[in-house]
Amino acid sequence: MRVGEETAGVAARQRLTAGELAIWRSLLDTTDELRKLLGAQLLQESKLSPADYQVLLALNEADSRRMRSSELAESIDWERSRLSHHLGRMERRGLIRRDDCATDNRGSEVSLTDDGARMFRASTAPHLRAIKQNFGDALTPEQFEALADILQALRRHLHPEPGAAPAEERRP
Amino acid sequence: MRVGEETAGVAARQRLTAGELAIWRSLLDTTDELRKLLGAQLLQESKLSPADYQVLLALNEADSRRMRSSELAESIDWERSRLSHHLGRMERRGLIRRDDCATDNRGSEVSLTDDGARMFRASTAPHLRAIKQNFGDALTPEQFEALADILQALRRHLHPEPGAAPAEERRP
DNA sequence: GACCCATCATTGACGTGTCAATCACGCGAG
DNA sequence: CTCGCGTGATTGACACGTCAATGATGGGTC
Repeated sequence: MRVGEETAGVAARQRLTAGELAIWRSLLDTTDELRKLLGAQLLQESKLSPADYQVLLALNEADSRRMRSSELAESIDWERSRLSHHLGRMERRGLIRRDDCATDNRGSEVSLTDDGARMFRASTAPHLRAIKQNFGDALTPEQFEALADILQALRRHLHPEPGAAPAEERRP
Repeated sequence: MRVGEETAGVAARQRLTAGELAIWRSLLDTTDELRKLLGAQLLQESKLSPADYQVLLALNEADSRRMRSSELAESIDWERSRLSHHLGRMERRGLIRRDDCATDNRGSEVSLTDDGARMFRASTAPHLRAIKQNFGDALTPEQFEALADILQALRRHLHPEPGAAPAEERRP
């Protein structure tokens, strides 16, 4: 099953293996399919898009159920303009409300409406059930452990910690 | 580290574990970040979006470098209308061309322009290098093996094979 | 040949995301 | 006080994806 076996010694490990590429593509495809499936189920059961859900989740967990817009954007790692557009759409649907901020006249405070809170509450149980059915039930405990390990390695590779020793990634 | 330990015996394994949920979210976040990073690098180096790349890749691998539109859509698993819109944009940029099909007057045949072929060729090496740097270099061979195994399990769970025994998923 | 219907491909409407520009306000320096 | 600049948030233009509707052709049936 080996592909692209190297001949050069030092030149080894320079190129992406065919197997690695296949795993990469499979990772993209599979996670995308899961994302779409769960998003579609959420939408069907709750009339909420995954983006709506993320916003409502953050708001619901906020103290007093209200947040500054920028705070909210940071908490879910969205660009401000994206959040602004999306809040506009959610406001039209009556899920959230935006009021002027009392302590900073530039700011706006986002809060859940009763409808939004109700819809969010109604959506969580089915959504968690769907995640369990389509993801949780697919893997063994050992596979979960391995996956957590892999994801940690990927994240560490993307965001190398300043304190940690970069191991074999020094520049000579 | 156990969370939500069950008390009911049979009711166990009904709900999603907090750990499983965390891994799920991490999977979404991490793959999304990788997707965006590699997409941005591709765009910067080659002026091609990931979608452009997918189309050009399929066309480039086709016999005679031309394909029927519907064939192309199936080969990359896109909806037809999505492909139609995207081909329109790619045609405007001079990457591909659409001609009437000789054997079926309904159809259209998509082919690479010289520019499109050139841009695709120029993009592959940097793109593969980026995948290697951001993904390939992050994991050990054991982790790749484990990941391939996990992805296969997920895919099998999503598309159960008719022939295979569903194991513990029978309905009594 | 006329008819019916499936298929090929496109289109329009709309929701969504990104980028760059804009506007309003806060706030410190002079 | 006012000038200047950084920040909070919004907006507009555009790329992208989905869904439903459309137009055009193929191909079988009577």
